[in-house]
Amino acid sequence: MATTIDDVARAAGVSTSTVSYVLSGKRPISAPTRQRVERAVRDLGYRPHAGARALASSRTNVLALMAPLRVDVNVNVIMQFVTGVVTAARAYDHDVLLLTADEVAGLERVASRSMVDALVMMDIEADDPRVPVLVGLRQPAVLIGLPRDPAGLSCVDLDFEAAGRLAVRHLARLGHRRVALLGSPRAVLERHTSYAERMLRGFTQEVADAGLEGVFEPCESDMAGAVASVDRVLERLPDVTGLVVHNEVALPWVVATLRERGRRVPDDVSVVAVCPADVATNQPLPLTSVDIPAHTIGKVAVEMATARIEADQPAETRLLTPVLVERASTAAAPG
Amino acid sequence: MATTIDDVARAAGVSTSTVSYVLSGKRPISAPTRQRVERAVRDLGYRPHAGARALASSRTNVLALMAPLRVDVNVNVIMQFVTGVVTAARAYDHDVLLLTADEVAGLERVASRSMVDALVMMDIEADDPRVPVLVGLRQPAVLIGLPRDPAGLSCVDLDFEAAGRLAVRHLARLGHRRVALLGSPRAVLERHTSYAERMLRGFTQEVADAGLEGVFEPCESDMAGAVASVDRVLERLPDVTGLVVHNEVALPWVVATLRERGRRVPDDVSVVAVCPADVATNQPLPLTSVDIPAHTIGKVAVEMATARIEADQPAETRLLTPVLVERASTAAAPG
DNA sequence: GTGAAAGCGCTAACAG
DNA sequence: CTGTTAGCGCTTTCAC
Repeated sequence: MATTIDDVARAAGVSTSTVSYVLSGKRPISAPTRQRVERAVRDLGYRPHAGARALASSRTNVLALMAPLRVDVNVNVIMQFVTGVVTAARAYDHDVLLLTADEVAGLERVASRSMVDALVMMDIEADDPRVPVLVGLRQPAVLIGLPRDPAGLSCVDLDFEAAGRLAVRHLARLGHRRVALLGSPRAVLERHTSYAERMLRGFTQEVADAGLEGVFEPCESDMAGAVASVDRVLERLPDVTGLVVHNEVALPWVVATLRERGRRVPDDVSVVAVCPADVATNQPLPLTSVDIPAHTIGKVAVEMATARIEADQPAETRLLTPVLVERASTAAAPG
Repeated sequence: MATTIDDVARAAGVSTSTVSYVLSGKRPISAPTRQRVERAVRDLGYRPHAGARALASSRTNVLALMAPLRVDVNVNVIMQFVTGVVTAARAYDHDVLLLTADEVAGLERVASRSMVDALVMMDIEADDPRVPVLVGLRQPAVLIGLPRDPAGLSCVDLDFEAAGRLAVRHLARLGHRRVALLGSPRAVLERHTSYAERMLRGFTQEVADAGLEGVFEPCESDMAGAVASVDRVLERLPDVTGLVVHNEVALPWVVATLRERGRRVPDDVSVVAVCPADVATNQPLPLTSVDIPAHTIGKVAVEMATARIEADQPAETRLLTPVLVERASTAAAPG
């Protein structure tokens, strides 16, 4: 145990630098030497010391991921982002250091101690306090979400504004004239969380453009909240026929409540969910939905991050085009 | 930027070792020197380089956490474990490197490259393939869960066997004679996941000891699965009056299905949930429950891990005593 | 195509 | 109580 690069060099009868170059591939090595080295590496079970490598090369091969492990946000979706990031990171030969959202100082710490090569940030708010911190760091950062001012950082997210428009347009095409958006919990909105605001903007714009009547209600992520929000919608817009739901946790309760209030889905009310595809298909009634490709977004975030580690590329913002899949919860407007 | 310990030493007019010792507190420093150093550290915004420190001290101040980010396991509970671990880790001045369960090679990697000081492992199976790997490493490891043979590793978990007994005993005291356990999904059982098996064992034992009639049904983590399992129970034991549910996701559907089948809760059927307290209280009907203290378990795991980093203490197994809290879902047996 | 050697930034003897 | 210095294990010039 504790074999070093020198042990390998000795065993292979070469110099340490040759071993290093065989491992990194940063300069041509003759086939025979390469093989002797590779053999020695295998025989000795050699593993380079991460700290030593980081010290000498200023590369850690570690990414920081700041995830909101609060309970009020949707845990399922978060998890999908996280697995997307971790999986992609491994594909780029990186590990992931997990930071929780309540620890803004953690960013400063892991960055300035050179613990990571880049940072990926989830759950971005419009005026996120982490953004100014991030721009001050030497490591590249990628935001999953879209702040009001990216300030030169890379961003990636689903185009929620387009998603809102897409959902409304689908309902409009089916002849619906009175529609509602059931959105994120109040707390999320009050933080001005980017995706919630963009979703609302898209919804509102398309409602106006299509000349529809539309209302918006926040929705808490539990049964009571879902029931209350549905009732408020029915109160404000009694003859509503189209519902866009952007709240994965409330989804089952929303549909159940509609039924309890005597509205059949999709006969009386059509429902478009905005959520990961598997959530939409796992409901008792498969829901027409605009997919949130959490896994893909996580992967893209890692790709953008690693790309900026290597080369000093400029930052960019990538908004993924939303896709709507029709399932059993939408139909032509009644009457 | 990129200030080193030598910069600090120069600025404070002391030697590098003095700076190092001020920072680590590993030897007494006079008040005046300490203050000069601390001032210089603050003025220069000095942050020790993690790699250099790891290289020189063989300490990374990083913990590896292997979490099952699969979808079939309960995401909410996982999240609570993870936050428990991360929060506790910070309290012990450690960061957390996140590994996913499908990456057994990751253990070997982060350990042999000296990327972490210790490893914490979740979702342990009876004959977990990671256990033999773990014993071969130089770093201490803590299992959250209980394999058939801990092989000298530290373990911590809720005492699920006692939890199963406790739930049954509670029902027995209320006069229930026919009880059922709705457990984990089939896939979890087939992996021989430790907690599921221990829960079943405790349930079965207490049913026998108390002379009750009892049946067990696995339960998938979705609505259809919950409905099916409830129906199977009602078929096998038509006059069942007590139900123990160890599946957080299915919980709401189970209660709803009971109602739909004409069984009032708790008038006709009493329900004891085994889940985190907040899950039990957030149901439409607050459920009597045996708490799964995920946050605490995560914290204890970190404490055990860090304790074994410092001193070469022997391994130990800690099983937390379950606590049952009565809420609105249990009552005296009918008739 | 390969080697020798100078660091990377820090810790921990050892020496006062 | 403080300073000097020898590494920790690797990468990367520079030299051949």
